[in-house]
Amino acid sequence: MRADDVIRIGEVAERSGLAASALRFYESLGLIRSDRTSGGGRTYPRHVLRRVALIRIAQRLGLTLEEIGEALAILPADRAPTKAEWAKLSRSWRRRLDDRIAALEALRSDLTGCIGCGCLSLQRCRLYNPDDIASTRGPSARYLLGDHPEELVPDLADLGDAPSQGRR
Amino acid sequence: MRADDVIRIGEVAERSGLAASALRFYESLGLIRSDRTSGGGRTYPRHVLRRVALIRIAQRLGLTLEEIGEALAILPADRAPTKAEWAKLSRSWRRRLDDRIAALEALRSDLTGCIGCGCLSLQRCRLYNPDDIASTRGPSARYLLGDHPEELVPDLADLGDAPSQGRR
DNA sequence: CCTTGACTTGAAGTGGACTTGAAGTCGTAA
DNA sequence: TTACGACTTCAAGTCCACTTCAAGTCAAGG
Repeated sequence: MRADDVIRIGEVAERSGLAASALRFYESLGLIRSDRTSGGGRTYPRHVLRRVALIRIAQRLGLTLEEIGEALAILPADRAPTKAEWAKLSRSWRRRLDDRIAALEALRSDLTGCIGCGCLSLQRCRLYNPDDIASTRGPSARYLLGDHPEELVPDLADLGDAPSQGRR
Repeated sequence: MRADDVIRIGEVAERSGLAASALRFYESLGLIRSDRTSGGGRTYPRHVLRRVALIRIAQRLGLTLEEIGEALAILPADRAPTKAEWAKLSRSWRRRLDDRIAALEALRSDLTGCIGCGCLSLQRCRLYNPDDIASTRGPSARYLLGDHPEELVPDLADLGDAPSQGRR
């Protein structure tokens, strides 16, 4: 292996756009691996850049670093993935992305409906979503900033300003 | 104002799906307001539920609570918004949502391309994105979990496993 | 030899969004 | 009267993804 097949943390940082501290942090989590120079400096095979890019993409999908670690575990750390490996990973990410986009599109359509219908107090939205959504979920549903698909946010509907007469 | 026009924190929590502690926290940030009973208990006008729903929606758009506070500042805390008020807010959120969806769709199309082209080492992706993206951004770009539009994530391209011969 | 720059480590700090805990208050019901 | 449940406050804790800091090491250049 030639020496210039290998890059140091500074170059990885520069080329990936991540801080060196972040790379060390990722390494501490096992997301990436390094070899060392005689002096203890980290060296990375060039393709760590791909792995880092995958991490960044996965973050945009809303995965936590822990989940990313699990996902990347199916990819070899030391060489380019096979077509099958990559296809498996990318398809599962693709599905995740589809879900996320669909969720946002649903939100957009709700929002658009509420702009369009001009229901100032949002009362008319009851038309779209007549059921009481409360009590269908527990408290303290911890959620991350990125939308999680399982996250249930009550719709605009049934938040009537009218005193709840149709109590059930 | 009749007593049953007003709800207590427990009911708001139950109906909104948020923990009471979260509601108190929001109040401490000025996102919602409460009146008090003689005994010091919080009471909310029923339409606080709408406001809380708006907060949740805004979070799904990726806004921080601080940004949400600014956005909600244009809405009256104590009554239903006028059509103009609501339209202004919802249109700006709609734009934000459009951006977010567009960003995710761009990501999806990149990902789809990379699944489709079968470029195991991702080398061929260079075709799509031939320029070196490194050095165009500084380090330590703090970003939040939700994708920020200004966030530049280097594409899969140019992360070649090939030693960088076309150096520039 | 000395400096410089790139790197090392481990520990502590940051920011956002809450939650948890401890100790106390209020109103009703037995 | 006492107990209970729903609430109060304030401080501290938690989680995630990092960053910052202090103190040290190493190789190359002048």
